[in-house]
Amino acid sequence: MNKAALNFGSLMDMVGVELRHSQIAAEKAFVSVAGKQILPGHFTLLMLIRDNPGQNQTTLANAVHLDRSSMVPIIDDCESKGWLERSAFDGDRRAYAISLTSKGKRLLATLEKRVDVLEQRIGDGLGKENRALLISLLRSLQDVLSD
Amino acid sequence: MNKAALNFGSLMDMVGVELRHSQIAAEKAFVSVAGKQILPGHFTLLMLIRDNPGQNQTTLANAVHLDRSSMVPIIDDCESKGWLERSAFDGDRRAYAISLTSKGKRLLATLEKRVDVLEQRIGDGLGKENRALLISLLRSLQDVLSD
DNA sequence: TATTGTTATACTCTATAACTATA
DNA sequence: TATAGTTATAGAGTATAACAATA
Repeated sequence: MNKAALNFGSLMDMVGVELRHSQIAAEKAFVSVAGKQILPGHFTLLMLIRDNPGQNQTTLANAVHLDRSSMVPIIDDCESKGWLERSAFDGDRRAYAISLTSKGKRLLATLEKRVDVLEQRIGDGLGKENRALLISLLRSLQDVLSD
Repeated sequence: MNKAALNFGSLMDMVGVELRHSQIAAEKAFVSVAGKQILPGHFTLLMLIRDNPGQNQTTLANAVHLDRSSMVPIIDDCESKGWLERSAFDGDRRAYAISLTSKGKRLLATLEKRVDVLEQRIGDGLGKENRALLISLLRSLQDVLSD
């Protein structure tokens, strides 16, 4: 096995490195509760659409830091699965208003319950206050890095 | 512009979502200080190799959560750039012992200084204790998620 | 002129499976 | 038989540039 217990010393004092490893672990955990039917990023998008129905694709793309051209196959995929729909956008015939179908809402409700369990496990593991603290620190980090 | 101030409410209470957004921001920040000569993941790998010279490719791959076949083109790339070298692995002729060249060490030293500046900016923005706290919370998170 | 959605295209990153040479 | 490195291959996921329709 060559279980040679590597030295991670230098790596362990860098926010960027721990962020990367945490994200890999979080994505694996998401897949383990959500299955392969949906990607973490698509789940986030569906939540965003549910909370902001009727937005156009470009607005949604910007919100999740994607190019609007990258949004097209994602919306296509979710639409073909019956989770969302493109409707006429009031006052601009170039755009579509994106919203969840009832099937999409049902899926999201199911997934959210499972993700809640995961978040709760995180809360149990870290302590509830620490989980909140982590979220708050991550948001501050984004502020610092976006300067 | 349609600066419609989207509602991010549900998204902002999930560790996974903030993790994803933080990581996107951190990668952009890394690129802005390191340039396009090296990827964040390759930088991490070089540090790991410097701190653990002589390990084989499979051990390194496992340490950074990659398949050993995915490690091949990465090692190839870093080798062709003169940053590391494959040497005979003592006692196993199937394996290579990976180590940094002096060129690799120089590059890493330069990059580390710039990344230190970045980490310091994070420390200034969050407060030094909070930066340490963030790292510690991220590590605990990885423990929780790896059960 | 500028913007929305789209297409065509290409590039990066990764995994799976099968091969080879050793063990 | 099992393991280290490699290859061939395929699949995500993303961006850039250019286009038609509309603003």
